[in-house]
Amino acid sequence: MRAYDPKEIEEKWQKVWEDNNLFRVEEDPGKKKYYLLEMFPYPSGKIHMGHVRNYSIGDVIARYKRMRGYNVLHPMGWDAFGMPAENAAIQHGTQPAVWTYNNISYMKTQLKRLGFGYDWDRELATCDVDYYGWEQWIFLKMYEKGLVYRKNAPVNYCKLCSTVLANEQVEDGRCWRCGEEVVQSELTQWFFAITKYADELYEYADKLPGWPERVLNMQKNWIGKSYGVEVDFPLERGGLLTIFTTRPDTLYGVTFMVLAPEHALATELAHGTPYEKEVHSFVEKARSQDRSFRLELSGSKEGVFTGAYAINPLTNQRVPIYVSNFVLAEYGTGAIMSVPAHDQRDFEFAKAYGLPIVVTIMPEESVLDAALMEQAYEGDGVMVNSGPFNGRQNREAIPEIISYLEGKGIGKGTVNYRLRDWGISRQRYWGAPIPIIYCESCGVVPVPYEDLPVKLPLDLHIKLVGKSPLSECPEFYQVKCPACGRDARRETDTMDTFVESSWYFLRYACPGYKEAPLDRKRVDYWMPVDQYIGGIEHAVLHLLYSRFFNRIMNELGFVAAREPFENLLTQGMVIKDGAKMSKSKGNVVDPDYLIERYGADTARLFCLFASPPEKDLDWSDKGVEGCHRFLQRVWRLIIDRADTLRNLPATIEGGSENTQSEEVSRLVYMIHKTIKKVTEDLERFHLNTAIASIMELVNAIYKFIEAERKEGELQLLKGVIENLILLLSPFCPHVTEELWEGLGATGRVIDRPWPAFNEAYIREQRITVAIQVNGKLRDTCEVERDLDEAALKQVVLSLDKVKRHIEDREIRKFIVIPNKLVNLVC
RNA sequence: GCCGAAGUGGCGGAAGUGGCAGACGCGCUAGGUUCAGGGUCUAGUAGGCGAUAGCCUGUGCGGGUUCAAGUCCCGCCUUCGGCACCA
Repeated sequence: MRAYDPKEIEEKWQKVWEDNNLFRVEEDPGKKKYYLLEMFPYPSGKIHMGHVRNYSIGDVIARYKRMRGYNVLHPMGWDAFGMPAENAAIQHGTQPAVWTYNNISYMKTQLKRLGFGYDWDRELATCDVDYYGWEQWIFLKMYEKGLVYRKNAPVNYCKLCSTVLANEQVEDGRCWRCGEEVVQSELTQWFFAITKYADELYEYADKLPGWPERVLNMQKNWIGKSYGVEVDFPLERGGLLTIFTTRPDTLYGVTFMVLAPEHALATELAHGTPYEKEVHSFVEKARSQDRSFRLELSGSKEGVFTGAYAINPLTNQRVPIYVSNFVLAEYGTGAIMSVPAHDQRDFEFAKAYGLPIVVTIMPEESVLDAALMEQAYEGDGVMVNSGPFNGRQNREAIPEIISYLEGKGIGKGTVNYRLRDWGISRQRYWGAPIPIIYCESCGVVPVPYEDLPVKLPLDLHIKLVGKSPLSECPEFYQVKCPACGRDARRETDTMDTFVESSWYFLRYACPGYKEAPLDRKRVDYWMPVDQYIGGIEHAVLHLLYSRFFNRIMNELGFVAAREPFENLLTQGMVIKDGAKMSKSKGNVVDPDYLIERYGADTARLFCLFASPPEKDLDWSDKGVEGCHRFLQRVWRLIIDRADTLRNLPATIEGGSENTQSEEVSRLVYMIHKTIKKVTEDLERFHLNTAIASIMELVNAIYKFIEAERKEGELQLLKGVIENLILLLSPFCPHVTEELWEGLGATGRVIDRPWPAFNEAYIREQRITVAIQVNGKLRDTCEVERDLDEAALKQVVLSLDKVKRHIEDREIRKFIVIPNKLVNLVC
């Protein structure tokens, strides 16, 4: 018999799909749409196993939805700007563009060889002028709306990448890409005002039921919303010091105040006091320390007295003002009130500098004595030493304290966020140029829309160290000011590549559109994305930026949806030998090798079967072989009897009760049950168990054909096999097409509707009921479905094992879970 | 410290609402086919006791609710992820 030759049949069917443009879609208001998206890859050279997994999951869903009659948009493109292209250009003496487009072309053939069904007519690469030109257009619109601004600010700088990084791109004080330690530095940079959306992004996190909770939690953590109050403390020598606190219930316990070294008042307050010099040198020292250094100092809280005092507006007590490195300039107001009795940091500072401690909250079960405390009490309790609030539960009193402060005009309920604006300037070459011109007389001048796009020069000598390559390219930066016509200088920084990935999913809806970045009508047909699939590593970065960007595009009138992604699936990593599969670990398995040796269908099947999509996948060469063996088994099952079955009619309907054998009804039951199970599993992404149940079906079919079968039974066999092929087809699209053809079935699998099941065949007439005595399983017994309780009781009590376990005790309870289980309590 | 997820055979993993724990696959054992290897087919495979029938124990640990708990509740432990001097 003909052997299974994946190579031959995979090439054959890929060509058929391509020649017939089977995955090309158009907007069709008469059809239900389904927008399925997987995170697009960076064209690093070759696809890796993580891609195979990600795109296999997506392809199964796309093909399944297609069979269910949806108009499925399943696009693919390239996140093509970024550092590696510059590194490669230096290493290989080539151009980033050449390197990138070569990689794209190779990786595209790899994706095709895996049989993924994309609408390649919508393909885009973010380094295409057509794409980043429109991004510059969006930048200008955002500039007009005040959503982009330039400021001098402390930034994260990676020396290895020679560029600034966003806060989101710093992981544990290191560069997210190269792992180099990030240093603090002061630079004038462009920022996107994502903080304007902090509250909405935070609140909507609870309105995304289709997202994994863990991702939403990470985003909420990152945004870091906290409710509190801003309180004005009058300064002894005039003026106010405003602080932010989430614990107004501890206001009566304030014994000192602390300013961040960067706070404007820090040196001002010390001016003219004996402490002036000391404060000055302290501030200078703190400013020169970068963030990672300050982090290492956590614990050692250093500070100096400013010589100034503030007045606690509730107690009228005079409290000293300090400057210390433990207060962050960028959070709240950059100044805090200190309550050492009820805040551990304040407590440590107070102990170190001999400052008083005043208890204002008494725990339920003990009595606090300020003199004996070894740490702050941060829990709840009853308020003491707190004027009109004495005796109140601190938590309950907070809202009243806030109103009290507001009533007296000394405070205001406020919300604070941890989220900072998104710094997007990168001192790199391979990115979208920021469309801005600096003119000595006109200042910052946006590039006029008609001058877009600002194209990247392609023939450039790239260096990694020193200044950005564009800043050393006069042909690029020497321009005339669009406003006054005099000599001016073009911005030479490029945009963070995360800007490109923040709106690519919108552009897929209307690729090549010439009038604007997006065509509202087409975008509204497809958006929002029904299902997004990608790695958990983007939980905060890309996914938060995209939510922000989609809002901007919504406000610019390009899309009706406020949130871009309806449902999100974050797939786990691919692990081998206990570590993430990666080049640096040397534990990679090359997809090309897998395809060559086992074929794409096996590679796909293993990635989907070995674990549920959202969990990490433990790579196993043996497991791959197991999957290959399964496909061989399916192949033999069908090809070996294709001649016999070819001209027979096919059915999966059972015959009449009395004429059909038990084996026939068993097989009818199995096929209907499997269709149901696979359908339900696909709907909830339990792809591994869907495959498991298909395997069970195959085992059942083998069992069925152990005996010689009559013609009527062969019709059933054919029907079952046809449905088996349909069920398996989203997972293994090539081999199933080939088998379908071999069986002489109608049309192509891909164009067939998804199989339907009949619930009546899944209801078995005879049921195996589990019998428990006092909650322990003692026997099972087969009975008629829906047997009434009295009859059931009679059957059960007649069982030997049951009798033995009951002995002569009286039956106190007889619990029946219909058609499932019986529990006798005695 | 705060927020979250997860702990089930030798391994990957099953068990939508509490109802026969270990589906499916890998591995292993025995046997058939074969000169042999590979392949393939059949049977077995949570642990312990037992010749069999069978009995006992078992889902990280300790309690609890329930006729019945991997699943629910309380208290721990471990691992992983996010945030972290955020006031």
